[in-house]
Amino acid sequence: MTSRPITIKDVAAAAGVGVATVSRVLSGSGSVSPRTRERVLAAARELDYRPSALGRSLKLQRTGGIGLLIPDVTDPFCAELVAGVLACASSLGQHVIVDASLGDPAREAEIVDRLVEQRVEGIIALPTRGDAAHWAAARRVGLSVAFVDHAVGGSGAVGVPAVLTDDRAGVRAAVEYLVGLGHRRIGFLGGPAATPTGRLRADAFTEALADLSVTPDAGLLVRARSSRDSAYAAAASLFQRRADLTAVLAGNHILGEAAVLVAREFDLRVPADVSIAMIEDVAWAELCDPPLTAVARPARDMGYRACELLLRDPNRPGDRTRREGGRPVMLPTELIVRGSCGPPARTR
Amino acid sequence: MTSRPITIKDVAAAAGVGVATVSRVLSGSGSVSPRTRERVLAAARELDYRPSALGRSLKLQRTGGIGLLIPDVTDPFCAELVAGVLACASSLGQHVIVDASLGDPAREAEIVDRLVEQRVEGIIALPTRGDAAHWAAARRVGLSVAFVDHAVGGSGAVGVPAVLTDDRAGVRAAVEYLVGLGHRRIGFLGGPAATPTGRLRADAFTEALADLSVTPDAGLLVRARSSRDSAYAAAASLFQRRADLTAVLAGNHILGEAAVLVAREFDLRVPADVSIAMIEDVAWAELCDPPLTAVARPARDMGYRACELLLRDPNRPGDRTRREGGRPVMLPTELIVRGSCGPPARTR
DNA sequence: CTTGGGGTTGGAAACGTTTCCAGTTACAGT
DNA sequence: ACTGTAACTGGAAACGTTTCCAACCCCAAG
Repeated sequence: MTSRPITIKDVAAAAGVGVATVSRVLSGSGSVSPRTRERVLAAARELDYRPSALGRSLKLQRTGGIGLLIPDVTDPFCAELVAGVLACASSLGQHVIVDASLGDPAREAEIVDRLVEQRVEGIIALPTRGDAAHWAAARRVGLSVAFVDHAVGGSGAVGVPAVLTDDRAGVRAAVEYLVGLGHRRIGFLGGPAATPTGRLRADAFTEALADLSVTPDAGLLVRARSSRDSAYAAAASLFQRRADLTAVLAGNHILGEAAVLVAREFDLRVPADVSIAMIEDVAWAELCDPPLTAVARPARDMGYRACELLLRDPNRPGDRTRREGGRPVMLPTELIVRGSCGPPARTR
Repeated sequence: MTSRPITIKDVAAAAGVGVATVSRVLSGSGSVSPRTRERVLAAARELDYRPSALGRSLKLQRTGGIGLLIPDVTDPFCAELVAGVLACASSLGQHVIVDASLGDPAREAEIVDRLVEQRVEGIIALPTRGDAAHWAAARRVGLSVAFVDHAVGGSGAVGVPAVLTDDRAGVRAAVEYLVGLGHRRIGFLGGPAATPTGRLRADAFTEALADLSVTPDAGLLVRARSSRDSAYAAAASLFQRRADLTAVLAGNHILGEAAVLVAREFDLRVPADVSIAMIEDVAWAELCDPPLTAVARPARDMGYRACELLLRDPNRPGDRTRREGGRPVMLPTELIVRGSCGPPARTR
């Protein structure tokens, strides 16, 4: 007695009607007499019928599902982002296929391929720095794409809608705050120059200092690769090489973590001996002792907005009014002042 | 010139062969002459053909995709869990539909319904405390289920494979450690009694103390609801009511956070005035000052193992040797000793 | 009594794939 | 040259759904 799954045909037979009628009842379209409707509903309930999204999707040529591609679910920023996407998608009745690129462009391309095969309606991506060929390919086969956090350059990505934050302004706010406290020798711990974010924040740092007429000092800007170890090494080298610095701005939360650990290692009191601030406000910033001043970005909102954007994407099949994404949505950052920054020490 | 999506038929036509042959070439089964294979491959490449998983899944009656249902992606434990599942699924060529129940049984039931419609191969769930009816239903329609973190009671859940951690042993280890340091009045911050985890850890705490012949003191055990506010309130009330306690064990990381914040608020030095430990090792534990002693659970492994378990589930369609999950997989916890615990203060 | 129309209904096609089965070809062995 | 076999190939069915279209019934209007 091996029970096949129940199909619409079984329900039709049980209710003594045609499959078309069952479909009409269940999808609520078309006209059905109350008597029949009742019979069908009863039969469906009786048999515990579950319509298959496969059949439907095949016929309708749309799956009602989106792909979400991020570097790492484990990263607090990404996690918030995912939560935002999930919230929006779920309110729109769509499911979300999530996968992690781990920062590897090849892996990213593979995942995009898989999502294309799955015929998702669109993809939301926090893209790697890899080339944009697979994005172009994805759009060519007709699915919409939205970028988050940063857009990707290259031919394939023109007009892709994007949700960004005003990183430049965020960095500037932090720098202005530190300079306002009296700091002049401010170290910057930057992410890899190869990533858009790493580049942009470092540039913004330099610019902000210049605008405030602080003498530039290339030795105060160090870069790390994206591993924790590299972050720690970078922070250690900065603190060691430049005992004269009075404040440090970390370009992301990994680097912020490194800065805090290294400062502790070197027995520097925060903020008495050195002030620390970072870009990216994560949960532990508040638990640090002292709590860390940080630039917050609205990760959850970004996810939500990106999802909204995607599902109204100009590139969607059937929509001839290709709005082409227009300008990217730019969300504000906010400097959260906590206890980790103070006036510079008279002397070290 | 609106371009329909390319189907296998187009490729067949372009290559001058039948669709069957194209399918054989692309899926690598059956025998095809090298000449034909080459032609088909060329045509497919030429047309940028992407096979549709819909057609395949419909025909094959399997989608190659799993569902992952957790309370909240934003929680560090859940995030690690997701990462583990993603790693395993991706190595097995399956995609993962993720959704968050937010601890709401009704929402959970809805999501399960959606996953059933999507005809996923199976579901990995960190279930809510709600009733198990939808789990029973899901298994009835033939998809496999695996629980993580805790199994769910009730009729529907007998024999569901599960990956758990030895929470009892974890709590015991923490208690033994604290008692070993000389503590006798140890506070416990517990999660909601309604959740399996909340109950189990509190019970384990009481038992462990009893086994060590420490005089029980009901006033030292307080419970919080699952919100941050409630956690903070619980911690504050405990510290305030019982100035005589010398150590606190937090039942989860939210409560640990609350304990740290309240201790700081009350100007208690850690560990000089009060020792703090918690269940669940999260990233910030190491960044606290002092770093927090915590019981680590292998979240990522749990996800990975659950995924493995699921895809070999006895309940899978076509597998007659229903092993019925057998005993749940039980993974060990580990007490990570850091600086937040010390001998009790002579006096307060 | 005939006609027309609106409300219901079911058959069948279509969606894109895989696979069974039968048909074709080529070639080796007699 | 004939047969047998093996390799290759294509048509068609099947998967579960939606929707078009034709058919049907019933009743009111002419």
